[in-house]
Amino acid sequence: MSGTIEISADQRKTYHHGDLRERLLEVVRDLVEVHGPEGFSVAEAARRAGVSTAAPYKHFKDRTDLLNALVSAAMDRLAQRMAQECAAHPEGSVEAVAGIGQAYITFAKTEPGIFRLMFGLTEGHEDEDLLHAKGRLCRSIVETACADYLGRQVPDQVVNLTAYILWTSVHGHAFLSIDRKNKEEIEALDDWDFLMTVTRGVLEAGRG
Amino acid sequence: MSGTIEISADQRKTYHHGDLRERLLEVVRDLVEVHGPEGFSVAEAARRAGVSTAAPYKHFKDRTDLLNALVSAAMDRLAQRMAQECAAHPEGSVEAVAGIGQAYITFAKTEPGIFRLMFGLTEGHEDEDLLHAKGRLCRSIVETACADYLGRQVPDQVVNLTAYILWTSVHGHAFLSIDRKNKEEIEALDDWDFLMTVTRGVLEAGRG
DNA sequence: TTACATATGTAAGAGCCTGTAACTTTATCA
DNA sequence: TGATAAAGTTACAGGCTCTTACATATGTAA
Repeated sequence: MSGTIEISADQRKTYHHGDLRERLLEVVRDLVEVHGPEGFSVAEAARRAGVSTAAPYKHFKDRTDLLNALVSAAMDRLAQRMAQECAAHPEGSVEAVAGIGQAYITFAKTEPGIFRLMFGLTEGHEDEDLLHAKGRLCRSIVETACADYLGRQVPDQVVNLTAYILWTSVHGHAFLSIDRKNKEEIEALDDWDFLMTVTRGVLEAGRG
Repeated sequence: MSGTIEISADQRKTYHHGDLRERLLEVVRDLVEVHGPEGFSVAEAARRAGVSTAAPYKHFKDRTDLLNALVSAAMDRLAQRMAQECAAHPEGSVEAVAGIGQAYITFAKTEPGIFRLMFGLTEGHEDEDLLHAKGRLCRSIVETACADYLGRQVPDQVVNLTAYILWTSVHGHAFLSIDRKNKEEIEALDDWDFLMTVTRGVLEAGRG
């Protein structure tokens, strides 16, 4: 990602960068993955984008605002992948539900820095409502797939609980995997096996 | 916790603090809970402990070293509570297993800042082995309880998978709860109900 | 085309933080 | 008692966040 060579301020032909906002988001995305969620700095991002350290503040209120924008975009990306992966399997199948989890886990493993950010951001709650809205979007994808499997006559409450239990397990597995807190388990455990086992079990119980 | 009034450097009777290392850990524990895992500073902790901002570096190599010590102690605390709560129920019962999860979730909700730290620390991997060892301790508690329920003739592999699935779900629920990413669900869902439902289901499947 | 408002850069700096160096005070132990 | 180590202190280098004042483009309306 973003293999472009940066043009520093004095080499740049135009006074204005042209697309600094988007460029900063790209750069920060890289930085977060390389140096961890808290290991990046606005100043470093500015340097890599070839602008002064004050320039980012023309586009983002503060550091947190920048991270919020990053997280917001990531949420959209995640929701899109979940929907895609779900649609890749027959409607109402166990695989369709497990596929959503697979997208979630793949996302976490591919972009652990941002994933951590998405679910660990405690400061700057101003955009919390927006993020909750995006979280709801993710959840609705799971709930729909569960409802497709369980059948429409099953009460919403059961569908929602089923979806939530699946979410907790997938979320937990994702986090434990990137934290490598599950060292021993992970070596012997394939993600898809794990997902199918859990999904089948929980869906069965939901139909109970 | 730690309601003592701090004595600043010039008011202090003795040149030496006496118990700075422990005092810093207490203070940082408070700070982490109040300002979030990344919202604390070594300098602020030193000020609250009534010493100069350089003093902490006589006891901890750097900021990360301090946090590692905090996390290490927290891991011990968590393991202790898990074992306690497990022992409060009949050996081999579903409640004994669910109790472990309850301790985990209660810990997360009571000390969300440290909990986040425990499972989100990416920097300073030097103590990673130590932390893994403590993680293993926690895991063994769950595995033992699962084995007690499932019976000793069940293969280790099944016991471990069962324990791991339970862990993912409890871990996921804990995180989603403190992140309040599960806004709607949490309002309608009692932790113990959740735990018993999940535990019963997963243990049944494991016995299946 | 010109003129003004607005957007987007830069430079400089205040204030906070981390971590180090050199010095001081206290405790310990031979 | 006197040497040494442990645990404080002050001072400071260098980095970061964010603000202020200023500079330069861009768009729009007369």
